[in-house]
Amino acid sequence: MLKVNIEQQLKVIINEFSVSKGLNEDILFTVEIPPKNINADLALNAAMIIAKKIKTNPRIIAKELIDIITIKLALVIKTAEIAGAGFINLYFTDTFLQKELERILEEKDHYAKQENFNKEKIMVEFVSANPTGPLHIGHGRGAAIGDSLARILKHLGYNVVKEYYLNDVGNQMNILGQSTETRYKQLKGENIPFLENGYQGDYIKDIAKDLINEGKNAEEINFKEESHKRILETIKKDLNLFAVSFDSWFSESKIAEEKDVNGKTEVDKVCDYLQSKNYAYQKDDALWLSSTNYGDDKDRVLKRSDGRYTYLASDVAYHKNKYERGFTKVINLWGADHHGYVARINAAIQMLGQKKGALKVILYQLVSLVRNGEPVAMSTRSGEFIPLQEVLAEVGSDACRFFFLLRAPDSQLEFDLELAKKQSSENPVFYVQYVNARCHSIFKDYKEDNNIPLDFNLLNSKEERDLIKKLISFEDVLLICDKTMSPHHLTTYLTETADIYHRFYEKCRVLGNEDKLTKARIELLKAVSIIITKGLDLLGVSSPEKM
RNA sequence: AUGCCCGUAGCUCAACUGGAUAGAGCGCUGGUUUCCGGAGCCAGUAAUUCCGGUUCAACUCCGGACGGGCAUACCA
Repeated sequence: MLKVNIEQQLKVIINEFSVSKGLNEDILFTVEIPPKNINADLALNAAMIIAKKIKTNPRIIAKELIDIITIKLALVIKTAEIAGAGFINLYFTDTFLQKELERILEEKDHYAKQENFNKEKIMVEFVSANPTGPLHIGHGRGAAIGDSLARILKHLGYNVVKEYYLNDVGNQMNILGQSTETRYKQLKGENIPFLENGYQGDYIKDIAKDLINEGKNAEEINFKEESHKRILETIKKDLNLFAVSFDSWFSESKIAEEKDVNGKTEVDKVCDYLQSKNYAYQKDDALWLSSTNYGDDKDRVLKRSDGRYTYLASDVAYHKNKYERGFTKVINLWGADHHGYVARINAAIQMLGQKKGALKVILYQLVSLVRNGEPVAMSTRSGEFIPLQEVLAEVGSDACRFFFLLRAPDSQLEFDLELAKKQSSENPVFYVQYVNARCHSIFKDYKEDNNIPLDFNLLNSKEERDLIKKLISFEDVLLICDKTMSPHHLTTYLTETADIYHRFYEKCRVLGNEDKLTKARIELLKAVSIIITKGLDLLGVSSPEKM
């Protein structure tokens, strides 16, 4: 609550002020936590904006604003001063900082929940890998980002559902079944060639081996079903290892195979609807979506001339279903290789009557795998891919998640497997986890005495003030993650907090002081532990008390 | 060829979506008075690919050049 609350109060003051200057428009000012080299708690740029509009010297405006702010916000703002080109630097009162610190200690892991949020129903759909092979490292990035973003939104107070869309119908599933069947027969000694476009990964052979070991004959095996079932189990196991959970698994068969009383599937119905509204048309015996009218480069096929639906058709039906379930905001995480797909699905949801903003596609750039400087291909069809599981076994889930969440989704990520291994002892995740371990190590040696009064006024050194300020900006950081749809700001924040904490730790001894000071610092450490633990939890990373 | 994303320190990435003297980690150099965990701390080193434009203010927006990735199916 460093700035969100203050922003509201300043808005009233500044708008009043601008009206008094003859302006009748909203001033779009910002309140910011200044860069490290600036010794201020908050910075306000309103004076520069107003000055420009009424063509005056910003420093004069700033002077006038300062007079008003210091009077009206006396409880929060101790002093304010002009800086640089016309910034107003604000300094908090100690009471304000202490009150916020108390809030952390009272609210504990509920801190930063937004009570006034409207509980908007949000769906985050991610991973959604086809059940034709184990998850690979690219899925891992999507999983880490999607899961953490969902955790953050949930914590802030949104009504969030995490969903995995399962493409379990269609030709890929047939090929999967045939691949397993062929491997099964080959292992049984039949001299038959493997499918040209079959799945070549070793996991197919493993499934075939298992089936043989279970002593079943080819005739009594449904290869498609067995393969699907077993691969899905592997996927769920990997996700579990990666601390990723889903609230909902949505099967494509529900919209592509289940029929209503009239013998129509959801896909049939949505295509009928689009055609009835002239959003889709027949050409060359195929059904086309007029996506060009809504910003796409060209129209797309919904139903092929041979009568089979495209992937797009079921995806349109699937999105219709999402909105029918009451979600007002739908977030999809896609690998950047699907970016060409955004325009057509955006077109489709608008045809279904949704606003453009009702769908937010987060494209995360692909992970390029490198091993000893050599690029590694990772197609699931060639069999040359690095399973997520393998990386988890090498570097661990905590380090892997933290690593993925250190970067913004739209920056490309080079993942060198050798480097990842090397980093296992130097990874920044340990730096952050170490904070909590140090706190708990002190708690262990501290004997609480309720007769000693708690006095936060004693926390007045620069290190203590810096630490408190950082802790109470947790809420702002989560709101930035919400606004930018990216959890990486939280990762950065935790690293910075750890940095400030370790500096505090060097300068300010906790145990063995005068009792009152020790008590105040212990309470500060409790707040540190709360924020670090909660922050790591939102990233899906553990925070052990001992390491 | 066209479209989308990216280009920041030797390496991997930040910079609160237009704010002040561009921050971290790793690496490298030097230091750290027997004490709460040295997985730490302190000091030093080093960067916005290039050229224009927009404005009080540009890593951020616009135009162009160069470089990297991805995508351009009646594939899933």
